[in-house]
Amino acid sequence: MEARVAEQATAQQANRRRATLTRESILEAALRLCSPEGGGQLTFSRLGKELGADPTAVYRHFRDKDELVLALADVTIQEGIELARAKLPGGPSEDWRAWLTVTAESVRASYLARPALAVLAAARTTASPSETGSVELLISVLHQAGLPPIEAAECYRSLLDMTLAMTQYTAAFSSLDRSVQEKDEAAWAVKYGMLPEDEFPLLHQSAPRLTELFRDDDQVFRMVLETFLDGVAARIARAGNA
Amino acid sequence: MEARVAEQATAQQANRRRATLTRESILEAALRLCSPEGGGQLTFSRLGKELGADPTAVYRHFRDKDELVLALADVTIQEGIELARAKLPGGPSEDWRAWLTVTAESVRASYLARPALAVLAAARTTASPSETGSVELLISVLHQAGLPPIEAAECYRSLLDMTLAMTQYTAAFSSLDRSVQEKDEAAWAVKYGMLPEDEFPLLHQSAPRLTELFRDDDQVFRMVLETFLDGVAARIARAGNA
DNA sequence: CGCCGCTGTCAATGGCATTGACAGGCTCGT
DNA sequence: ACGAGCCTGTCAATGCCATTGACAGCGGCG
Repeated sequence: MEARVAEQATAQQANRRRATLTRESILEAALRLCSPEGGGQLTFSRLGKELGADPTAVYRHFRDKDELVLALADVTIQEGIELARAKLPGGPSEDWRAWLTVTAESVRASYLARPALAVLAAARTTASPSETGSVELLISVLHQAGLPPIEAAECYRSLLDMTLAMTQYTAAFSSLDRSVQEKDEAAWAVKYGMLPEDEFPLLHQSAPRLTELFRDDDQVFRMVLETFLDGVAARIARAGNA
Repeated sequence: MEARVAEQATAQQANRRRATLTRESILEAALRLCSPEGGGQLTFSRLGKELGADPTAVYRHFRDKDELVLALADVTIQEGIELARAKLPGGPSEDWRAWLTVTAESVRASYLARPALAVLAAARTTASPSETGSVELLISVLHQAGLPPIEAAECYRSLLDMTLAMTQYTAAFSSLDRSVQEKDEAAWAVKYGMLPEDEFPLLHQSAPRLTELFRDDDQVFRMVLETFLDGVAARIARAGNA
């Protein structure tokens, strides 16, 4: 198998009549397509063009698009985990908050580098074995912080889902047509610019901040994350007192 | 205009050669299609069949699918707000927590009654004037609870985005093919059933709880919401002390 | 040496949103 | 009451999409 793959890779270099695909080359090309620079759209025909092969050749390596997407999600998640590991101190430190923050933001960043993939994959369960270690680690960080095991697991699950959901949400908006985005934004700005102060005093006052947040999904995510973590802190304190 | 609509509605009853559409009848039919009972898929051809008219007739009333989806989102949001109002005491009470909980869950429920719509619309900004009052109300509840206006607005925005994101996330999964869902679930169960206890002690211990949560997105949402609100409570306390 | 399986190619299918040409009927101004 | 013109439904066609089945070359294995 190893030898075959190498051989095929060589054949690919030589510009033969038939393109020669591998699982890896396909994944690479697909990831490229998912990024904004790569067009931000994953379709078989684009993928074929990118690979210099017939679009349907991909079906020899992945049963259908779903399987391809799942594989892409897998490498993206792994990438996110590695990103987090690189930014984090070696062992499970006592700073649970930094751990959760960095992990969540790394996974998010990894997905947001390929919005098209985030839209397609975020709601799917990868269940890849590669992440299991990280999950145990994360839960143990929460456990050491003072949460009982089950509650730590619940907390991990909440954080993960929240992060993936917000990421997909952002990606969905950012992979809309520019024109649509601008339409939405214009409508929003008009609406918040014209609020009568006497009828909506608070809204009128915070309108500038709200329009600022409209442009900046990352800021909103960070706020949600911070508030969520404040809640976790409160739970830890409560568990400690009990 | 009023008279015309009534007239057309009558003509619709009588099974004439030409179906007669109105904005309202289209919205109704589309909402039906978005619900699980209605098939859970919104396409022009289905919509045409549902209305007994040519699919392209819809274009006379909505410029494109996006405009239709936005309109559907609008009625869904309004429905959610009304749902919340029905469950809530009259004025802005002192119980900010109940307000936020009920509002978030009502909007979520309203969307989840039409998963197909949630997938399509949750990331879009409606900017409908109908909700403005509710937003002001929500912010004022947070303000009265002790948050400064800007922070109250940020908090509202965070909660809204989090809720919509989690809702879209759930809807995306629930509108997958049964077969795919079951595949995911099976993979998950296998993975968590076979964890070696010595390598993943915490994960092994909380596996049952985690598999339980897999099936129950609503429970996860409630957990996220609770934790988030705990965080808000901490902020309110902090603001009070300052 | 010949068979078979792996993998790329090609043509076709069916679903989708969207468009433009057409046509009937209604309203409104005269 | 009549005709112009718009409103709105219909039809045919376009182009993108995922997926399938038939076919063909290449390479390895018996």
